[in-house]
Amino acid sequence: MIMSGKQRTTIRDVAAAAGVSVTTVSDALSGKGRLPEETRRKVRAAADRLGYRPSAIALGLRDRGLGLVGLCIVPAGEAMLTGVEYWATIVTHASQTLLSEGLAPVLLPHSVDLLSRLKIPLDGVIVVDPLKNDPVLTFFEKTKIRYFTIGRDLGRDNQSWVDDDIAKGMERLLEQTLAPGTDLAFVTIGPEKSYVADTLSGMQHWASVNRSAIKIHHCKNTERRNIDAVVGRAVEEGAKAIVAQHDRLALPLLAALKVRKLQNEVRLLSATDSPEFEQVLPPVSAIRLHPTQLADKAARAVIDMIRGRSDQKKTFLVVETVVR
Amino acid sequence: MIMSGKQRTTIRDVAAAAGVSVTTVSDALSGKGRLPEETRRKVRAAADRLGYRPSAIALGLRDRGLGLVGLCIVPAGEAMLTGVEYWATIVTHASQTLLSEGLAPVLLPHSVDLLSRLKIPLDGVIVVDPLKNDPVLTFFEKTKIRYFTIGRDLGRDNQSWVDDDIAKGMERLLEQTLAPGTDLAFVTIGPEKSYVADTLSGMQHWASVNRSAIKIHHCKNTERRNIDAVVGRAVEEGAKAIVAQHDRLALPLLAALKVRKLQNEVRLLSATDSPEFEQVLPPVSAIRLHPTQLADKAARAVIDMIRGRSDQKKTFLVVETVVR
DNA sequence: TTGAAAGCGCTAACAG
DNA sequence: CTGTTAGCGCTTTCAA
Repeated sequence: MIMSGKQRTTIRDVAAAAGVSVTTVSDALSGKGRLPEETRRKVRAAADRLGYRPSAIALGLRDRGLGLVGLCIVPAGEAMLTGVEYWATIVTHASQTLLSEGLAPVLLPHSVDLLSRLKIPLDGVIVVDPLKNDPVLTFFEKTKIRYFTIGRDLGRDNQSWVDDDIAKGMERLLEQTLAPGTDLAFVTIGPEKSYVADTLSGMQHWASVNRSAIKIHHCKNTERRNIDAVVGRAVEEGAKAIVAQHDRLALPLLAALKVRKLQNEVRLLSATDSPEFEQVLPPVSAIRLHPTQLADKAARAVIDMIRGRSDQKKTFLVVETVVR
Repeated sequence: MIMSGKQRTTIRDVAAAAGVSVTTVSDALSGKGRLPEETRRKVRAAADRLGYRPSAIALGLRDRGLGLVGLCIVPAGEAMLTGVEYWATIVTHASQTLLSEGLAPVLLPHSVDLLSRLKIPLDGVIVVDPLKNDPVLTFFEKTKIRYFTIGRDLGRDNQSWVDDDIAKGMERLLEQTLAPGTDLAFVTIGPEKSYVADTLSGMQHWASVNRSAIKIHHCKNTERRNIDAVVGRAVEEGAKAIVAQHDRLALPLLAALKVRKLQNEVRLLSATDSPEFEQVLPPVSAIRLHPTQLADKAARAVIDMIRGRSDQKKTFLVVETVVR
């Protein structure tokens, strides 16, 4: 399948050139055995001359693993979660942590089809924001590839994950911004992921304590018409506060409220923060997520798995609220 | 080094379970030999039962390659080039193209040190925006890993690359926006990369035809003080137009001009475009880059290299100017 | 039709 | 101190 023209120089070539055995070459180069400096130099010279590099694949075959860790970001449909920034941050930081431990991050598609065509010896995988009963996780189970998720698969038990504690965060955010009894509208978008359920569960908890009602609105996309219709219905139903699933949804919602001159009447909150919330009027309060820490913890967790310390863990990160 | 607890099921296990030889298993599963359907079924059943997966590493050892392609983004210091967006776009699109061809993208650090600690059998690498005499490219040459660059290493010949034709684009942008004889200031930042030289060369060409002068200003960072000082000097020296290396630099420069109420006196241009240029007053004209196409072309080029069609190529993409 | 064995490149155990 | 060999998991001749 792969056609590399020239043969690579093997350890045998070096051995022949240096007039020693392959073992000696191996030892000399890796500094293992106690060879006389003389021999070592001779071997090194030969290796240099021939431009010898040990074959990573051969090493991998012996060691049962090359140190490859998959990074699988589950796309959030059109809505792109909280924007490229969140995604890029996770990839960047997970990669850095992996790299610093000598492991290499491999970008994976979120598609069982593409995945099964890939013949890559993965030592572990980080899956970001899995779906409920995510088929990709099933695939990894079948192929016996250990995985760790950022966010949870709601339909699955016995997984290891790290996640922002959005439910708690949302509850706190509501406490800090709304009067008891305020009726809520929750506007969501995209497939069912854990952060959606968490946002809602936080809202429900607050609502039950404070005797408020909640209506759920599901958006197909962020087109103006659509958004406006949702706001219309929410207002009609008596909502005095709207909670947006994430910032990409919050901005259009706010715009729609402004069109109706309701921006001070109906309070807008967002489950994820954005720098733009600072600029906008009225400013939007939100929860601050921790992509950097999530990525780092996830990376360390897969490293532990690979290294054999595979205690299953579920970790919630405490999130801050940003009240504006 | 890697300690995976349980032994994987090998082709031998399947052979034993099915009561045949390993050859038969191999043939049966790959559909190669002409075995009786009976045998084939028996083998398949055994393989399924045991959850057998051929070892990607063993295959790689035979085939001399696993289909791994490195993605090496050269960080642009503090300035982050044209923002995360550009980077993310290139990574995303290059990855998609590679994955659709059955190759896997590996995220690489731009550090010879980290790189040499990584024992990964790369079949090829894409390097984005290499430095002049980039040591990472030297590393790949030494380790005999074929590379292809987006942007050029100014100190190196005989490379293969694809690049936006920024020089031409800049020349055109100046033609479209400035009167002949307008004196220019070029504000740059970060290490010497090809797009810096290109921007300047485009400016020089236009300036020589139009009898304008050019002064070059090098910024350490984008702190307000610094930016303001540069603008001060540029204005003092009589510049009637300022060209920013990229959009992240343009915005602060514009702010500094506004502070001096010179935004209509001195024209600001940018070598890379940004959606924010639309919102700002006066609107900023710029060149529109093509990260998507660059990524795609680069990916196809390394694929060709890997597959053996290794004609060396240097491709300039025509860029559009966005005059506002 | 099926199987034994060589070979991909390397290291570690074991002899000499 | 140095060399031979087995084995990592697979496919592909080549024999039977």
